Amino acid sequence: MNTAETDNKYEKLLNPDELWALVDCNNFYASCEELFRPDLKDKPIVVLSNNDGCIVARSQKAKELGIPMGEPEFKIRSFLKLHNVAVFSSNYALYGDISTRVMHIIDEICPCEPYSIDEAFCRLKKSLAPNCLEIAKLLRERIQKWTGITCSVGIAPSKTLAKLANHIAKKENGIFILDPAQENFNELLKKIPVREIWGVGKKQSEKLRTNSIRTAYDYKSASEEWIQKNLTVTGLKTLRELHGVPCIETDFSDTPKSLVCSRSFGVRIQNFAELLEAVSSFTAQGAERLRRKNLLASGMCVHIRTSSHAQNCCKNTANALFPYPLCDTKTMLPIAKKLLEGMYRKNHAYVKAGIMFYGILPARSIQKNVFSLLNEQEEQNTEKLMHALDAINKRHGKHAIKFGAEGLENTAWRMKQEHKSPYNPRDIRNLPIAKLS
DNA sequence: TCTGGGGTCCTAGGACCC
DNA sequence: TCTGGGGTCCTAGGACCC
Repeated sequence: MNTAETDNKYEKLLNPDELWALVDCNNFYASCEELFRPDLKDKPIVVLSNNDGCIVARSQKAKELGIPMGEPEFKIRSFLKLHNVAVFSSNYALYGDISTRVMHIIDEICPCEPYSIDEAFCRLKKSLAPNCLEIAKLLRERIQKWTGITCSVGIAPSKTLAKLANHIAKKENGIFILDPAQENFNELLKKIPVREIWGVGKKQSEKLRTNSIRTAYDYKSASEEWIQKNLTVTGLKTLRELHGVPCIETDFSDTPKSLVCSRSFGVRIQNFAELLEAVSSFTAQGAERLRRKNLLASGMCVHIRTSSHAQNCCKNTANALFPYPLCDTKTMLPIAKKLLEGMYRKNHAYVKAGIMFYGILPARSIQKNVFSLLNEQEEQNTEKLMHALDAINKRHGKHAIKFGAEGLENTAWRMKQEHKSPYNPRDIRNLPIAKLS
């Protein structure tokens, strides 16, 4: 099939009613830190992953220094020092709060579907197309003015193209509209490496390259059969989206399919008691998140592993279905312990552990079942206990009260956070002070 | 010496059934 | 003695996203 035929085929499928705008905050974590440290404006800033492991965000100046995303901090420590780079441990309470504010602003202008902490898709009626540019300008200006965060806006008929439009916007003046009908559409796609396409990762881009598919235009021109055979149905959806045909649904439901709580340790652990403390603590944190979101889990999985950089990396997981969907820590802790006992091996240096809840359901969808009716009084007591526990922790701070199995605050396995900014936007004492002269 | 965490989706392969 | 094949369900693992 030649390109002209392909284009015609997709033209028929075009959804005439909708456009997508992708709003993406620039250098989000680094920009959040900068809000509270105006002295760092236009300076290189990096934010580290949990445990102060890798670089997960960089300010524009840090990017210009050539600091790569995902680089382990210890490898470039002296470089960071030499160039006076401001280093922060991640402060998710801060980023989450700023994110909520940004999402509210977007939602007031047009209905928004948050996609990640720093991105949201907005559905625009195509009848608004003549005003797209105005809407994009308003989004950018208001977010900048009300939060201090700079964002980019990409607009196109499919989410994949909106992502590419955003990619171009970041290099232009912050706004770009990508329309398959525009004359230079193919020329624009020819400039974008295949790796920049949403859904094409490292492995797939290598595979594509060995088959001479190097740019977004090459991908768009490939045959459906070849793409589906080599990149599965997900790749096929991407192909159609590149032609402007929306086929990727994003799941915005409030009920996730799974919920994970896991951490790398500050030090290696061999001792069962310490490992159990960590797993119990993750179970308690996960259960608290379930209760906060009014969810129940049908089962859980515990995983532990030794270093993946060592020669004999050892990974273990163990699953258990709960007797009925639940969210109370008290019932979960003995289950987690039993799962861990079945996997733990002496003399292994464990570096990471975690738990995952699956089969998640909204609490209101569950009727009292046979099991819980048998112990109604006990169940009510547990519910009261969990409610009291959450209330105390909400009022007096995280970990104000907890289960003995979770261990003490200062145990060695807790993660390193040596560069954490002290800012909590909900605490008035943290607000920057403006001085008028 | 030191390399994140929380998600989703898809596929292959094994177990099981008839 | 000779011992099939197709469907379904589950799970582990890979790839991808931010």
